[in-house]
Amino acid sequence: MDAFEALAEPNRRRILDLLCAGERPAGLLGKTLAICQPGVSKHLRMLREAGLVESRASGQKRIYRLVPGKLAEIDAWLDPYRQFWAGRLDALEAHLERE
Amino acid sequence: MDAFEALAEPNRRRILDLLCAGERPAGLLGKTLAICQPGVSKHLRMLREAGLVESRASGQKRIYRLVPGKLAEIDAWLDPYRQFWAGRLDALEAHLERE
DNA sequence: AATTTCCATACATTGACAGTTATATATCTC
DNA sequence: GAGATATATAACTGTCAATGTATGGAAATT
Repeated sequence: MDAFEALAEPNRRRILDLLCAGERPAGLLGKTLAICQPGVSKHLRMLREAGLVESRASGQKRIYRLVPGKLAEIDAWLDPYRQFWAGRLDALEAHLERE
Repeated sequence: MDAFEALAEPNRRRILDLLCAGERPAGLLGKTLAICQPGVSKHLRMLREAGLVESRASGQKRIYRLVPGKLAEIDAWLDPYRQFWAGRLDALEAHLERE
């Protein structure tokens, strides 16, 4: 499971959104998702295997947190496209100026 | 098919990479992919339905090009995460300075 | 008009994934 | 230690994506 695949699922993006505010135990992450507990656990496993999150034990809980690096890879992949749409904007400006 | 799902498939990302250099006919896009022609056509359809590309007819060819806006949505989704890892870097710097 | 080229669609197969219930494992509380 | 809590895994099911072969249709070529 690579990072792009992991992001394809809405519940997993929701989990990442929650973790963006800080580390959270698995149970709390599942609270806002309309799926059962094993479902959450499996999504968390996939996010772990994709390198997007990591966990540590704290008593009977597992605390999850974001791993910054992986999303930076996605960010880097977008780089040439940013140049593409910057170019399009330049072209649009040039077009408007000609009128 | 939303944009995140569309990006989950490597062949589709490859197609987008090619289109980043400029518009291309469908046949040319398929040349470098190790899948059959109908497979390429279906990926292109998904990219169209996701709003990531659009096409126009030119004789018997269909010319595909990127739609800048959709990838900008992904870019916007990443925004809070950029702040997250910027925060982590600040924390790291502070930590190093204390030593 | 027959043929070729380019692309899309129809249909079938396979495999992966999301979701479920049931169960296992570890920790905490009493 | 018994029971409760938190999480993970196992086994199963339904759905859907990815791919292939075969076919259809439009435009170019001859």
